[in-house]
Amino acid sequence: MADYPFKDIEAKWQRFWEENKTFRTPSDVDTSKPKYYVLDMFPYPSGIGLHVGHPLGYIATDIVSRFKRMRGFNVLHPMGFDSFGLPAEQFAVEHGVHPRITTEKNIENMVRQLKAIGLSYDWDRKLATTDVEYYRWTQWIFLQLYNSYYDSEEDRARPIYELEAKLAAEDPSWETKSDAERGTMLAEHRLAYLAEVPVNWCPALGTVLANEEVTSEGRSERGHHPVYKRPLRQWMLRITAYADRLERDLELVDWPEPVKLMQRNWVGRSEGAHIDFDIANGEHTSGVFTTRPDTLFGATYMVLAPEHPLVDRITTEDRKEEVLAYLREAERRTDIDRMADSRIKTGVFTGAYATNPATGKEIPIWIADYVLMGYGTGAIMAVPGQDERDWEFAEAFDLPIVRTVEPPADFDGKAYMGEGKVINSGFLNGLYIDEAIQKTIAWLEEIGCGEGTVTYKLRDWLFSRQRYWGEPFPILHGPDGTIRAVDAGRLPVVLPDMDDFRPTVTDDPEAPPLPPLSRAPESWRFVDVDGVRYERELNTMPQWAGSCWYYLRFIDHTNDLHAVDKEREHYWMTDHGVDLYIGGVEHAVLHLLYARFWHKVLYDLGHVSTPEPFQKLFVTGPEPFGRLFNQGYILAFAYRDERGIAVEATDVVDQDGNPAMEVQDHPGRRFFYKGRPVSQEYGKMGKSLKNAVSPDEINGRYGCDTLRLYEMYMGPLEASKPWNTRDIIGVNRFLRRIWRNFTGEDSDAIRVSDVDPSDDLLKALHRTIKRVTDDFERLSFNTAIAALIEFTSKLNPLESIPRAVAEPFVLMLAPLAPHIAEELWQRMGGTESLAYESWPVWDERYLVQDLIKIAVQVNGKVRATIMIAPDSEEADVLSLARQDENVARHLEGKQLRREIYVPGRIVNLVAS
RNA sequence: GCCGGGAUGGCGGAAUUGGUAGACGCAACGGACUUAAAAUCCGUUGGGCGAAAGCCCGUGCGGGUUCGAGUCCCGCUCUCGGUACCA
Repeated sequence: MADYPFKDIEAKWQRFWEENKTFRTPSDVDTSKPKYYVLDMFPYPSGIGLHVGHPLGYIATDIVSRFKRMRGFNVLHPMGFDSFGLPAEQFAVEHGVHPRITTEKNIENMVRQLKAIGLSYDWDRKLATTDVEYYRWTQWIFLQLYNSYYDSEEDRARPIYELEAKLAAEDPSWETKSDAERGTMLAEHRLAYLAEVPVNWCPALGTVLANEEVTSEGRSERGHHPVYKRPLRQWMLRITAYADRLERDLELVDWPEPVKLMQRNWVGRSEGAHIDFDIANGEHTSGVFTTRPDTLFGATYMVLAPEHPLVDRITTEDRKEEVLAYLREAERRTDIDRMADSRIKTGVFTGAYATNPATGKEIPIWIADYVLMGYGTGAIMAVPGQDERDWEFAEAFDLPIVRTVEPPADFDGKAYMGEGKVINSGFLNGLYIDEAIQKTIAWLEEIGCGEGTVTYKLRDWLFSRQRYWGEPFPILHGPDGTIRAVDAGRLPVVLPDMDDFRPTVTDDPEAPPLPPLSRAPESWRFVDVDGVRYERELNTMPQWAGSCWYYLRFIDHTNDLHAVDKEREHYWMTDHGVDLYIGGVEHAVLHLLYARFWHKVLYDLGHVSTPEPFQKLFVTGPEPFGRLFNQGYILAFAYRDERGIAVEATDVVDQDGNPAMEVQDHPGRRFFYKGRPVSQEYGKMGKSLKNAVSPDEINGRYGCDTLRLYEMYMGPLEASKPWNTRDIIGVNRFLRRIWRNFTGEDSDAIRVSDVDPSDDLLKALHRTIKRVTDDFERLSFNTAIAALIEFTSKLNPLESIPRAVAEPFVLMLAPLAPHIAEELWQRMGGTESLAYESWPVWDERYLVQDLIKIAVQVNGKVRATIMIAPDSEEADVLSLARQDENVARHLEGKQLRREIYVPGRIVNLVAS
């Protein structure tokens, strides 16, 4: 018998789709039809190619795209590449080839691999962040940020010239200021600004990194190199202005709760009070932030962060030497050191005193690195009685401790953070904490010594990198230190071609950063504008920049007048933004937070979704992604030798010589690699564990329809689950069975006939349509496939398949296994692709059953099942239930207390 | 430490609102076809007792709510993520 010729079929249909541009979404779609925008998270074009874990999400979005097309939606389903940035550049550096070349090659290879699994992208819209025509608009968005400020009264971004006009009108001294002074004033409000900030400097990568790119061990996420804190003048984006909205607007989106929570934690909103402390009898003041103003009476000392500006000014002569020594030590300590002895408190006394406004007492001011300059005001009031860290510090340095909350009688700990009544606190005594907080804030505001306030953990976004492979900033530096933005009309600022693009790397944490662009030809570096010679900004943007807005460019990828056309943007982004966005949780915080931030800025400035004059018609929301779905990881067994080094999993065998891949989940196996014993473990599939399986390999052996089905059949999309090559045979058998059922012995024929299907078969069909449709809607592909497999078993015994059943079946199969479905469709007489055929609809009439089986329980235990008509009267059902032999036996000699009948579901007879 | 997810047969998993736990697939075992193997088809398969009818136990552990709990509540264990002196 001829076997299922998957190679021919898959090659044929992939060629067909490509030649006919089957999945092209025209620029001018019929906008009377509903739209559906399905997006995958932007991949970076890796040099080593895909393994079977990568396409998991792509297959899922592809199924949804194909399903939605058949349901009459205009579907936008594009793919592109996040090709700037560290990984692409490191790959190029390691291979000694220009990143432009490696990037192009890697993209080409990745596109080939994606096409080979039959993904229905509109490849005409393919883009890469490294395309000049793309990053031109990334630079344009940067200018939007640079040229706007956050109006906290209107709670939105506005053009900077409006602030300029406002200052000119309101500030009488504006007239008298120089251009440079005005520039400085405006810079303090721009959403993109230069600032000298303590940054994460990674000498081994030759660049600074965002906090987010530094691991909790104080190393670079890429390459795991040590990172040092250093003050450097850098570009920053004022994301903190949006902290509140980034948190609040999470309510608008349908995202997994844990992802929302991670974003909330990252923004880190906390309510409390700002309290001013007089220092040295009113010579200075320092504000502190606290979430527990109620404990003010227990503030027995104050602590400043080592970088705090007041440190210099308040330290007394006799303490200077010791303080300086501590500051130097703190500066030298990397985050790694701080991790190592994280719980041991260090600090030094400044010799200065502050006045506790509640008690009027003098309290000593200390410096300690457990207080961070980047949070709150960089200074705290220390309340050891109610704070563990302060308690530890107070114990270490023998500072006074006053409890201001009465701990329970059996409390034997140190600092007490729980509920209780306030003590030792004057006018607050006897109150509960919540009341005391309110009363303290009211009192502070009354005496003008503080106020209720909100603080966020979120910091401004460090936006420059000393790297070659990124978007150049559209910024010019004048000889007098002034900054000038490149005119939007003069974009793009093209990244100059350079033979030597390597970063200047060093082991010396003190070495100054030298961006590769400082070696660019003078013709690029210097620009004359209005007779002034400017030097270009030499830093480049981080990788996040390009991925912040690509979903907008896909909508209108060839527009050379705008980043995206308003009408098109309006159509595709209306209501929910991107309708479905699938990707890994690793992007739950950073990418999504950054993209939301940019989107909100563009929204405020009116570049996305013009607000309509009528509230009700105000359709497009300020959030880019409506529904987010996190896919799980693909896991696989991995093997290590005695030295703990991972070995190629494919070459491992068990004690009987069976390949490990076949028997790895069997008990009692010992494994060997080249005759030497290895240990088994289990982890994320990838290069480092040497347990990657290539999709090319599976495609060659079983075909990509099988690969697609297997990846979806493994389990729920969001769960992490083990890859088991052995299990693939199951879905492959399913496809082969379909092939045989439809073609019979002669694989050129088709066994579809025009006979009427039996009632039984129709009922099974309609039940399957309902199951598959519902399962697709909730992205439950594993159960949809199970439903189709069950249905296929009904076709096995048939001489021929009635057309009325064959057609809907093939259509349901199409999103999952499109190649075989297209082939069968054509053989059944289809003249073109089935991609836009209507999705089958179930008929409720076929779902009602004459008789249903329900369980009969006695005291909650199933004792029988009975067949009843679904609309039977309760009394009839109960009587039928009682008559059952086994039920009667269990009721014998007992008193029937209660009879429960849940219609169509269950009977429970309670007896004792 | 804190926050979040998860735990169901030998394995992957199903059970959508509290209603017959284990759908579907893999593996295993038995059988059919075959000279043989592959492929295919049929059957069995949570554990225990029983000749059978049937009975007992069973969704990480211990309690609880309910006529009824994998599902809800309380207390744990393990595991995977996130985060880490955030005042």
